[in-house]
Formats: sequence, structure tokens, C-alpha cells
Amino acid sequence: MKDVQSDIRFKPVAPRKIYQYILEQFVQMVSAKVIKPGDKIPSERELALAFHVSRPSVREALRVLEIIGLIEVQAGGGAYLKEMELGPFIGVVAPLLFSRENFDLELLDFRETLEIRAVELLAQHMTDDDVTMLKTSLDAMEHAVSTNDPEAGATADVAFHRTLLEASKSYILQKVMDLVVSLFEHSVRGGRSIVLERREDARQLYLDHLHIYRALRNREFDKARNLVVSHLQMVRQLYVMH
Amino acid sequence: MKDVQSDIRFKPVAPRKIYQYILEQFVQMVSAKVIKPGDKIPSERELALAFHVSRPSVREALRVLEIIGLIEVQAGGGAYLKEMELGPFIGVVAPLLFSRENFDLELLDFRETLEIRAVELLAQHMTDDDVTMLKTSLDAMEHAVSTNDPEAGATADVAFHRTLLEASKSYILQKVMDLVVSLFEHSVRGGRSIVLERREDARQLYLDHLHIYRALRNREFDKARNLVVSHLQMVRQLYVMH
DNA sequence: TCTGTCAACTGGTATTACAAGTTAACCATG
DNA sequence: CATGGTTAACTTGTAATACCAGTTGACAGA
Repeated sequence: MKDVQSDIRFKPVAPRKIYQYILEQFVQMVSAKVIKPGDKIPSERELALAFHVSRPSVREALRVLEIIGLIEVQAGGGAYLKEMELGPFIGVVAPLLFSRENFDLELLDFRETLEIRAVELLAQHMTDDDVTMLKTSLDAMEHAVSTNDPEAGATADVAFHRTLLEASKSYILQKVMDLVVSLFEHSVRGGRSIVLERREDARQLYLDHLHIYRALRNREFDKARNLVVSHLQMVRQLYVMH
Repeated sequence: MKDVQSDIRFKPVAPRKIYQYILEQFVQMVSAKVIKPGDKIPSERELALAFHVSRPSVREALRVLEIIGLIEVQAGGGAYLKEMELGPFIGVVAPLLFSRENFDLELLDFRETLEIRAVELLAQHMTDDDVTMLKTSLDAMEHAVSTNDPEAGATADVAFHRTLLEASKSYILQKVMDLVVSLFEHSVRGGRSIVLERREDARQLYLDHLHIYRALRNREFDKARNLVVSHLQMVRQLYVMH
């Protein structure tokens, strides 16, 4: 308290690089909807000309946008804006996260937290349309189970849970859950095989979903919540024993 | 079901770019702890030589690592590995997220979800050390309030909540909460001023924390949970009325 | 109608060069 | 001896250029 340093604090000065300025302008254009998803982005050479910078600088900015999943670049074609999707980003980071002990189990726990909250929000916002959507996902899963198609079953599984999250009307919850799903897909254990292939398990998963659906349809949200919890406990069990 | 396409599915072939190979190798080295936080990374020219690629390719990979917050690059100095920290990433993405209607309120709701879960986990894992840590954060806040230092108060505020999350022993919960905090710092409303400067409010916030702390110390976790809920309701109120 | 060809794009990569910042050793000055 | 200035050898930042490779669309030919 007796020194100058405690009154006047010097903040480190950090000069920003050109690619950051480009990023800033670009992101601003996107949020101002000057560019919309699906639009083609000017070529790198044009951008360099427009920004009065060199092509490498433009490219460094594009690399970041690519990792964020805000643009899709095809060699020779061009770059297109798309809805932000953090898959590529997760692809880079996943190995770091999974190098932690028990990360996958923590992830399952976190998923439970998200889904429980989603059900709570459903109690406030659920519409008849939401119920219809859930039914559709459920039927797809039933079909997958009866035709014994494990891949389709897994797809229908995530579709059901995704619908649940969408019905919660919470943008953040949806996006975070998307991240969790992306992470599971990058799970280290034997590649992408969170997919449960044993027939009895698939049937049991379907039944769980069915019960959750029925509880929601009857607007018994507390019951639905408990069903979600026990459902995920079962998933966890299947998971730990491979 | 009658066509070849339904049996044999052709997956699109997507050639990976050089910078992605570099990223992959680099991340692998990090998770294998060949490189550790604090270490200096070889210069761009050395890396280019080692990877048998050109310097621009190396730079594109470094830009991604920089945004991920895995390395820190100082012009003329060099690049250093650090603990992954998604601040820079959030800095790029934040404007996009906050361009959504009511994103900030959704964020507060999400924060509530995280903290409630943290308290639930505390019921299982809390140690005496955790209680001590909480007390320390609390005392810092008390000091900030009594000396009427709003900036220190805000710092102590987040420190208290951060300690809460750390005590939950959940790595994911901590990291996600860090993201939420970073996002709040980039909040559009009047710059960085989630900081509540009114003296009475600061006092009330302190009292809330005090009550939460006492409940936790006495291991009354249900009570603590309810206190957290009402505390965040109050924060929400302060927030919506600027 | 289909198929191949070709020219004019596009992004991917490499090379080279220079500007600008950092670091450490050294030297001069008080 | 300590401080500050100078310098040389690094480093990253940016630019310019060239060439390869993939894409696209128009057009000619079967």
C-alpha cells in the first residue's frame, strides 16, 4: 500500500497481430449477418486485397475460423460460411482431455447434469410439438432395434437425447451437449465404440427411452427426471464393463 | 433397400492438410508429456525443418495452438507451452454468442446448473481443506467490502465461486465454469461491468457467500444448495436491472 | 444425353526476403 | 560496482512470389 505499484497498475502491452484484426472484422460481419451461413467467402487473394494484407495473414485467420467450425474450406473450391460447429475444435483438443484419468466417467456424470436440467426446463416449456418430435425419434429407435441394426440404433439413440435437449429450448444446453457428444465420439476406448451392439442392451435402452417418453407425454416430470437418472446409471454400467 | 448404396456406403474422402498433421503430432507430444507447460518450443524454422514442411505450414498450426490457448507466442521471443486455457478462443467466439437474444440470461441459468451440481458433489467429496480454502476466499471478500474496493470485491467474488467448483473435484465442471466466467468477462453490456459497484449490493453478496459457507461448514448441503439458488436469483435480479 | 477436354479459377505449399521484436553479452559511464 | 546504452544474434511477423493440385463450368464431340 505504500508503493506506487499498488495504486497505479501497469498492464502489459500486447500488440495484436494482423490475423487477429482480420478475425475481429470477420466475426463482426458474421454476427451482423453481412455474411450468412451458406454464403461463399471471397477468395483468399481477394480478401488479402480487401484487407490490404498479404495472403499468408489471411490464411492464418482462415485456419482459426476453420477450427472454430465457422467456415468450411475445400481446396480448389472456395470457403463457405456455416453455422458454428465445434467438431473440428474438439478433434484437436480431445486427446489432451482424455489423457486425464477417468475423464470419460466424469463426462458421463456431466452429461447427466445437463440432461436433468433439460428435463427440468421441459417442465416449463414443453409443447405438444416437442412430444411429437420425441415420439418420432423413439419410433426410429424402435425400428432400428427390431431390425437389429446397431449403427442405426446408436444414431436414433443420440437423436432422441438431442431432441430432448432441443425441447428444453436452451441454446447453451444444446451446444454444450453437442460438445459432449463430439467428445464421446472421439473417446479413446476402441475408437468410436460407445455404440452398444449387444441386442439385449439395445432393447433395454429402447425401453428406457420409451418410459422416459411416456412420463414426459403425461407431464410427469419428476418421474421423467428419475427415469433419466436411472437410465444414465445403466449406460454408465454398460460403459465401464466395455 | 434395393440399391447398392444402402449396403455399401461411400464415405467422402477428405485429404488432410499439412497443418493438421503437425497439430496431431504436437498434441500427441503434449499429452505424452514430451513437452511440459513452461517449456520453450523450438523456433518455427527448426520445426519446419524437423517436420520437413515449410514455415507457413508450421505457422498455421501454431495459430491454432495459440487460439486453443495451448501455447503463448511472443514476437521475437519464442513460443512457450502452457496449461490449456480457452480465453483467447472465447475472445473470438463471444461476439457470435452474445448476438443471440437473451444469451446472457441463459448463461446465468447455466451457471446455476453448474454450481448446484458442484454443491451436490461437495456433499460427497468435501474435505476440511476445502472448507479452509472457502474461508480464505470469504475473508478476502469481507476485506474488499469493508475497504469498499469494488474491483477487489469482484475478484474475491469469482475466487469464492471458483473455490467452490475446485472443491467439487470435477475437472469438467471447473473447466466449463471457467468458460462461463470468460464469457461473462466478454459480455457486451457496457464492457466488463458485471462488476457490481453499489455498496449495499456488495454487502449483500458477501452475506450470501457467508451463509453458503456456514451451511457447507456444517455440512448442511441441502441448505447450501438452496442458498446457492437464491443467491443466484439475486445476482440475476441485479443483472437485469443493470 | 452423356462424356471428355480444357481454360480459368480456387486453395495448398514452398521459398525467399525483410521488418520488427527479444535476448544476452558487452561496454561505457556515473 | 551498478546502471544504462549498444550491439549482434537470435526470434516471430509480414510480405511477395511462384508453382502444384483440386474444382468448376463451358464447350466440343461421341
